[in-house]
Amino acid sequence: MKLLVLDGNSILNRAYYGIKLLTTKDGQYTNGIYGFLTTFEKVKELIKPDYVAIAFDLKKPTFRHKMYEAYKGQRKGMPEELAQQMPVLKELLKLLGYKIVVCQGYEADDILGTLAKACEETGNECVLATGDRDSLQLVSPSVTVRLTVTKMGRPEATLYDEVQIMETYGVKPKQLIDIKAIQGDTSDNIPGVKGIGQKGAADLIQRFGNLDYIYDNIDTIDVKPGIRKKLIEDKESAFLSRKLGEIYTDVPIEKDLQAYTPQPADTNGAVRLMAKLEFFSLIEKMGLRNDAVITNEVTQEDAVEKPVETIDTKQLADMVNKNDRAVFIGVYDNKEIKEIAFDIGNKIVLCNNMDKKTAQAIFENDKTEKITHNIKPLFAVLDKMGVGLQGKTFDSVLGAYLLNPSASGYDVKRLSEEYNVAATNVDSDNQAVKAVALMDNLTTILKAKIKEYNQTNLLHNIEIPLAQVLAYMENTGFMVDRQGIRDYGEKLQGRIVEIQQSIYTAVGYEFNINSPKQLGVALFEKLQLPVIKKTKSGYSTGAEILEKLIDVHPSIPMILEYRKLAKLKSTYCDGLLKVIGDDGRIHSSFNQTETRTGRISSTEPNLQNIPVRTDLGRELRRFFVAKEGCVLVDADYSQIELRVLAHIAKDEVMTQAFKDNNDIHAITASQVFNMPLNMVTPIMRSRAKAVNFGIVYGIGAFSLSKDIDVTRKEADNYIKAYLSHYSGVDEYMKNIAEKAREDGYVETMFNRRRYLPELNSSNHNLRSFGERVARNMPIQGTAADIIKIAMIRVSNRLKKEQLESQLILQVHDELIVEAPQHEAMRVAMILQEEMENAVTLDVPLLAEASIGKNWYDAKG
DNA sequence: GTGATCACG
DNA sequence: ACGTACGTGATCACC
Repeated sequence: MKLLVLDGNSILNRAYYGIKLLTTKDGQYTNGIYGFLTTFEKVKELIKPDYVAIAFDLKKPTFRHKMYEAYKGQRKGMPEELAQQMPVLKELLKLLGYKIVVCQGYEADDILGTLAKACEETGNECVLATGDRDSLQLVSPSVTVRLTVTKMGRPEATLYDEVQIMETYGVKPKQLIDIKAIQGDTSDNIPGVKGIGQKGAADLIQRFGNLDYIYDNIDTIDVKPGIRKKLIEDKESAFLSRKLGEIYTDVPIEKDLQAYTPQPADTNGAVRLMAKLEFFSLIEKMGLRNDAVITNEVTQEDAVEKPVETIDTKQLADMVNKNDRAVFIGVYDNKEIKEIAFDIGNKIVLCNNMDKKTAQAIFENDKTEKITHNIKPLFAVLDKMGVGLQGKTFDSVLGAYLLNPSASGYDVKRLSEEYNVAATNVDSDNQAVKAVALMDNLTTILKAKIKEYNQTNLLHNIEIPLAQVLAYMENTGFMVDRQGIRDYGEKLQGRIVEIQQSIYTAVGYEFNINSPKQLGVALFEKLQLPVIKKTKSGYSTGAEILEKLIDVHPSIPMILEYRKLAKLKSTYCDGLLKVIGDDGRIHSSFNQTETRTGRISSTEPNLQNIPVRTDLGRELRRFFVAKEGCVLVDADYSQIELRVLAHIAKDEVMTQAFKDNNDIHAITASQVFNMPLNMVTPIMRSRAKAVNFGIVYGIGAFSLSKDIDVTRKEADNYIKAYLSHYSGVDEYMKNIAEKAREDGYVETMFNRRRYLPELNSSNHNLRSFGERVARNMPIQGTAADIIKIAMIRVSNRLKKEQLESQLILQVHDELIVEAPQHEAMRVAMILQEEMENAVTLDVPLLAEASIGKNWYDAKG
């Protein structure tokens, strides 16, 4: 039989330091627990044990350990972020049915030693899982060690048996104790022999076998005189070190392996706890999920069995419309509702390939509330089918996003666990059926929370209507000039090849310029350029670093240009050509639940980062065109974030500046540099502009100084001057982090929330990050709220005025409409009006529109 | 799959 | 003492 013994403290410790700090939205740290569980799973899978024991240290020295502790010294206390994970881990392991072994006064590795010995004596096999190499001394024919590390978030468990130890250390396991006795171990306060390190100690034991032999023959053994002298001087220390380094194997604990038989898990409890820890993928991986049954207290009594039937679409509309709510989850493809499951109360019904007539009967019925999970694709497919959507709506994805925008996903199962939803049992393997069975209870809870957080308006008047606008934008797409991009790409390619050759000549050999590693070798080893900054994996070769070296070697400016061109070619030319649809248009996806601030994001392709800052890059925008007979109308907000800041911070000086419609950066310059407006130079203005941006991001003097290339002291003065003139901003920045710490979250004008567990971290960097986010999110988030409102208003207005113009893109503070030529002026006016009047702030909002045949020409 | 780099607001 | 502005996504090299 096979016993697995885990060194709980050591594995938890390794896991904690091997995985970046993770927290739940309530601020509970979870990275150590997570890493422990993945390591545990990995080891279990590798060795398939019959018995499992999990050992933990138990502090408080007893009589026997007084001397021991005195020498071992005070272990560095574990950080609070790790310590608080310990009891939770133990609780979870118990729920999973495993036996935890502790013994007062002994460390976990003593328990490992004791159980290893017990196995040897009874002829059983024993595997020790630990992150600590000390335990290697316990290896024997029947005892092996799995050395666990957590590398880049992934668990590894390397096998160490007698052969492996001989290969690695050149000695038998027991001899490792003697090596350590000489070598010592500062982290364990084992003194060893001063002046002899790992190599020397290993050499001595490899040649002479053990400590006793060495000292019995200290005068005759073949060693250098210096070594002999050191050995003689620290003889006492060496023997004491051996005692300290030898793992104790007689701890008074249960030695009958039967006691370590894994018990059936308390699945309910374990899943509930893991859901609280937000370990949704692990629940799945560990096989704790039993179909649609979400296990919690209420479930067992409340679980209802619902029959499932696949029905003819003709009856479906009647069945659905009988209720006041249509609860459904659909699978949509190109132009049709491929599959859709409705929970109609007493049963779940499944419908394939719904026809238009049925869709109209169900979705255009304004008497029923439409409750679904992820409404955007529904809007998209209904748009394509020519079917409307009437009546109240609710979307559990959007709802859950508003409750916590930092979550990593919003699938139904996960949400049901997180919000402890009572389950409904269904006998089906169909994903839509299983999911829809949870929706009724889930949405009840989500709705209550949204109301509690005052997010009802945000959900129903912003996010859900926006989902429809986004669906239309995706369906419409952005027309591009395919041949134009191809030609442009070829021009770039020609230039790339030229520069590439010049770089090879300048450097002296050929290499892959795209590889930061190879480039680093070329610049900092071959050419011996000064190393300014290093990254984890080598030399830093970012543009910022290369700029500093621009005069040092002729290859540098070429490399910078090469990078620019290569980026344009691969990401934009090649990348965009790949995603042009059959209709000659690019249909990007707009994700509404991705960002933690409330902005939308764009993927496949990302149309929100098309080049504009350089002349060459900006040329690309000429290939984003309007279709025949149309033009593009492009409107953008002027300094929306600063205006939002003036409003939120109630800063009178800044508010007045905007009311007077002044150049805010120039005004800021005159404030910061304390001189009349007409004396402000362009340099002063641009510095003031950087300060304005910095303030929005939560600024530090160091970063500002780097950004505008002044000394830290000067930058600090700018900030001080800024805050003394904009005292409302000063006040706001001071208060918001404090308030966030108390509440645990920050929010926008429209009650969009973001939780900030970082604010309670003992890690200075992490805490500072939390403070910057606390200052930035309400500003960036409110601006995002505002443009979302504007998008809905613009879309409604275009529809109401029966214009053919279509909104096709949003880039955070910019909207683009494709408009028939004759509608262009009207649309420009609508854009400006709706954007400026989206909300009423203490400051005016300003939006400017312009018209052009392509994006390049249409942008101011 | 992750890190480095660089494109945007 | 220590690291250094907020929010994204795509591509490439490399393990």
